Amino acid sequence: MSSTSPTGAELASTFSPVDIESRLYEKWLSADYFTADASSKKEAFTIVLPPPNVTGVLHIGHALDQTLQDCLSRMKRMKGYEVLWLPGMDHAGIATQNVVEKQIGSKGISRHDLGREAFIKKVWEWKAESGGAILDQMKRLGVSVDWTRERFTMDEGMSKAVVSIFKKMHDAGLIYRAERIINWCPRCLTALSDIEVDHQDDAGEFVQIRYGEGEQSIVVATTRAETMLGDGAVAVHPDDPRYKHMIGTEVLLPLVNRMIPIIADELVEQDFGTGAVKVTAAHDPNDFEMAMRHNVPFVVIMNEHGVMAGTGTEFDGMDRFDARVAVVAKLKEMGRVVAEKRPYIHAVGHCSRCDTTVEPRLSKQWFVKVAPLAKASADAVRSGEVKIEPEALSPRYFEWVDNMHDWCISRQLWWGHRIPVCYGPNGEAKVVGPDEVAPDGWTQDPDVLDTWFSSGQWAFSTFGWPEKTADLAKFYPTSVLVTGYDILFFWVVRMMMMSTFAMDGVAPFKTIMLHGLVRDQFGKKMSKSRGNVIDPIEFMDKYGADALRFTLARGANPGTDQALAEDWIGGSRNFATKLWNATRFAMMNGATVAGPLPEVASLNAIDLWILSRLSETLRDVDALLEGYEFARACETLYHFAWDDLCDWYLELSKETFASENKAASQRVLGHVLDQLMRVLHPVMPFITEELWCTLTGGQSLVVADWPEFNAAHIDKKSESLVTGLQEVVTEVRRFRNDQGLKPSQKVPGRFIGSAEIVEYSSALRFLLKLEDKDFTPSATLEIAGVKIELDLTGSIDVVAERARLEKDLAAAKKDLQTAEVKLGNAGFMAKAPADVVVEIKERLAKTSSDIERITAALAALK
RNA sequence: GGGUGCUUAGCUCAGUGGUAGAGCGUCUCGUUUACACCGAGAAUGUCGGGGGUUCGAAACCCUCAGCGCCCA
Repeated sequence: MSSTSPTGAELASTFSPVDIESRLYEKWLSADYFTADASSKKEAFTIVLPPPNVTGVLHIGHALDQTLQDCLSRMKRMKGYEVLWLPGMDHAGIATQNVVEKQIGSKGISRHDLGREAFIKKVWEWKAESGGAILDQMKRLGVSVDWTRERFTMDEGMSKAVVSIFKKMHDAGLIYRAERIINWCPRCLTALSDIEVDHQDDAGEFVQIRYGEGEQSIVVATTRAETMLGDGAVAVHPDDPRYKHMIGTEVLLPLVNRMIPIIADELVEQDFGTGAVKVTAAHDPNDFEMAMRHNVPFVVIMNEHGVMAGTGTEFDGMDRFDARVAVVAKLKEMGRVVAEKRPYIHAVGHCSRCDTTVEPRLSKQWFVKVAPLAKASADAVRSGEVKIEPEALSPRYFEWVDNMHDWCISRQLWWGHRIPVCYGPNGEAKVVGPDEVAPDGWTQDPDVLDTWFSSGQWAFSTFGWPEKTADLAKFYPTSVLVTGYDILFFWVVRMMMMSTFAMDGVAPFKTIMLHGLVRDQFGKKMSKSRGNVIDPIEFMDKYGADALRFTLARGANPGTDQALAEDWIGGSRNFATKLWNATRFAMMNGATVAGPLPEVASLNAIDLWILSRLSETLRDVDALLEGYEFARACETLYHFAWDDLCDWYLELSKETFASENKAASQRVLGHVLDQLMRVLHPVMPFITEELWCTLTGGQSLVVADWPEFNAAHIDKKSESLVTGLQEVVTEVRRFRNDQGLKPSQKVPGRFIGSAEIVEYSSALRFLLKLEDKDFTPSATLEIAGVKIELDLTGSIDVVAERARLEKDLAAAKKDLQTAEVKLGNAGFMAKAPADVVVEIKERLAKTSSDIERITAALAALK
């Protein structure tokens, strides 16, 4: 037998993913299938790829994110949309600078040795050599992105857009410069935004210190004792009876011997610590706010390295952590330490790039005034202009946009978009727009912009903004943003704000589709230290890209994390193999797509049934994918392909394919596989392409039509008939098994009763290994209105058969009782919907007759 | 502390009012010519505890317990 296609192509006897994947990806690229056409008349479907860091390698989270986007892109392309999936990378300010600093550091060179220009040149060189490795890894996954439109957040166009938007926002009063407390990394020597700070529970200390003397003393509690050197006040709650009398008086600040006031502020929690808190205006964001309200002076006690400076005490020159120990020791010596708790576990901010403990620092920085932008972003979702999927995650979005702090956008780095502001000789500042030049003698701000300031423009600058390009007109706003809920807060919200501002109020996406995180097989977070990180490349090598994709999509329930284990991917590989073999088998048996489908009236019930199941599957899968229900879509496809098609249709049809009367079934099977490959293609693009092209001789599934379900094929009659056949097969198999018959052992048997089932006797005999010959029955089964007589050559295992029947009887009795109780319940009869009552009555009838039949069978066994 | 989830078979998870499901794992049988990356059969659940609403609750409400995430 051969598995030759219309084109003469053949399928290898075993499926080997690596043999087809790169070849097919090259084929798609050279056919230009992924290149979008802005002048197309087709409706646009646009996705911008969340740009991975230029320093990044493909991790399993990218694989999930991109699989889902590719599913949507491929489905929409097949549906006839003009699809643009735009790829690119983020320049990732701190991360990239750190990588290159480390690289030159290994040669003993610091960036300061090189100087700014030379260092930036080095970074570009690094990018050219080693940056963007992730893009090639993405190709392994099969992403259908438009590579001709690849962007980088530091490319020329994006740079121009960044300057334009900075000026536009500044002119609108949305950008300002101010002295504020910001998160400062004393190692990276830069400001960090809130989202670049990771909070960890650290073992610190909690020390209560007495300020002042005698009557005029008060005890404050702190986890950062060294900052007391910069205290400007002590704050208590205005209603606190313990301290009410002291408000407005002063106490002596030890060590620095300064008198500081006791102030009252509602924000002080009476129950926390002693109810009195120290106010260190220049080194704590909350204290800063309080100090602004009460005119408390700002006393800076540390330099940018986190070293004590300018306190005029013996602690100057000490590192902040050494100073903490020394200050506590000294206070202890003075008898001022009232209580200590150590270790005291509390959340401490760490630099997300280098893990150094973040130091709140008073510093002059550029800020975005977010209130009006955040409100517009919130309104866009509240009004329904932008939908969040799943809807259940929208409270998290609102929680963020409704309570957003102004955004510090300046970074004391070299790698990034330099702030387009120049300072004059007298300190005057001027924003220098894209086509402007700074006046002579003015110097540009040395700082760069937060990376998110440019990636926040990813949804519109990538289309050529501020020019009025054809791409912008065609592809903005984008159709859907697919990303993990973990970056909802920083990236998604920032894109919402900046796009809505730049694009005259039009939000950047119609839908924000949020997926969860990929975790290990026990649901634990993947991390290097746990050693449970799954490498997508490794698993693609081992099981194929389709297997990885199918596994990830199958696990992607809306908005929830998914566990992933190697076994699951192996299971998906098995599924791919199953598809391969089923197609091979179909082709050996002459499955074809040539010519029209036979008239429904001419088909046997098994062909009608598989067409019906196919249509239902196509209908359901389409709705599920459109609703971003990837997991359920995959589940539906898996069970249709494996259970309905392979386990039942192919098995029930083997007799037909061996007969003369097979032409109609060959055409039906060809059709089912053709349609199945189309609907599976978005999730498993490689294997479906290979199988479909071989089977049909078609050019490519990438540009094939999406399969439409055919309502006329839905046929409940054939479905119930096949359900009956399945019951007969399953029950006889169970009987055979219980009787200890080997699966291959032939047994004489015949079917009596229901004409429509008996019509399929030869198919049933084939599946059940029953012989068609004369015999005297030694066992009789009754299933689905059919009597099955078997010859077990004289004796059957009565004990096993009795056990089986008694088990069935017990189950039937239980069902009967449940039904009787319901029907005997006046409330149920009065209030339950009619169709439910009918259903229960039918169940009652069925279980009653089952009990009768089983009881009789048991009696006959004696 | 504020917000927000979760608790269903050994594991990971579906299941938004009408007889509890899937994948993997487990056990038994099998060299049935598409497939052992397979086939057939089987076992396994007081749906976290308690209370309530309802004719009917895994699902809705209240409460308790445990776990998680985000923010402070």
